[in-house]
Amino acid sequence: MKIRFEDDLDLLKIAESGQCFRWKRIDNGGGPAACRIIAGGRVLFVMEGADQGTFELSCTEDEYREFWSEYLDMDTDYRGIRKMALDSGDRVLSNAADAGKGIRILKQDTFEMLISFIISQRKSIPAIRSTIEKICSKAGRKLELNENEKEWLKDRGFPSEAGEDLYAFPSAQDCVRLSSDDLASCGTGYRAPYIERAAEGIISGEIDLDSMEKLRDEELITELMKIYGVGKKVASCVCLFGFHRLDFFPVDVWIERVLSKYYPDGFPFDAYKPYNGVMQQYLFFNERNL
DNA sequence: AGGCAGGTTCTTA
DNA sequence: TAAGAACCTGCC
Repeated sequence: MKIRFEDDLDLLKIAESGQCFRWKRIDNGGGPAACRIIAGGRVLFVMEGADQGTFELSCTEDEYREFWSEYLDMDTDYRGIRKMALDSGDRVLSNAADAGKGIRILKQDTFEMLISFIISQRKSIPAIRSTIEKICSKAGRKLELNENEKEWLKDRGFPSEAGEDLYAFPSAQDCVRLSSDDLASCGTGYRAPYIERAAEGIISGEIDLDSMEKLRDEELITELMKIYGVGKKVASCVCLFGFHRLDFFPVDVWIERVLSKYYPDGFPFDAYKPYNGVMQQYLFFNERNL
């Protein structure tokens, strides 16, 4: 299907924004930007259309309405949020918002975010991706493209490998089936027990991510930080990218750098409520692309 | 070749 | 309560 979308949506920036680890750029030999996305046990191919503000998607309109529209957070006005930054009078933030135009905060699965950001600690982004892919291929359900999707790739000149050997992110049940050796072979290192215990907690019901939806922001992060291996940074990421609480502002080494360089007296969170998390994404993206 | 990476826990005062 | 060490492993 094809969509026209006037609000901010830049595939490559989202893929590089650090919020998702299973977006992959696909290449048909110098054509427009395109990505393969694996989420919610599904696969989506998206390509920028020939006309500005249009996109070609490999899914049907039903699938778009059912899942992808919400996943991509299509109902939130990022142009308006970005305008807050541009109008703030803060040169650093408005520059960052300009550079980060097109970034959206995806509505991703909470368990996937929990495990992904547990893995992320003290790892480079390529290493995070690699570990996650290994876990998915070891424990996740294999995903097969249907004929329409294969045709979609072929018609646009993408290699068929783009749709091969794809695996869903594993469920908690899938994860506990992995032995410690399996986990170690994925490169999880000292995080392996964190992953095991998180998955076990989900299964036993001791950790109930679904019921956490109703908690207020402060209660939510407090609950998440009770999970072994989950500190403030990881918990903030789960809140922002999994629970879609747009006011969370995860502080990692990059943001730490931004804060000490440009905001020695503190970042003015009050000015951007309830969208501080979006500002964090702009600042993070900009700092990394220096 | 060896340091360092999108942190967190554990130990020690 | 706070500061510092230890932690797996792969990527540059």
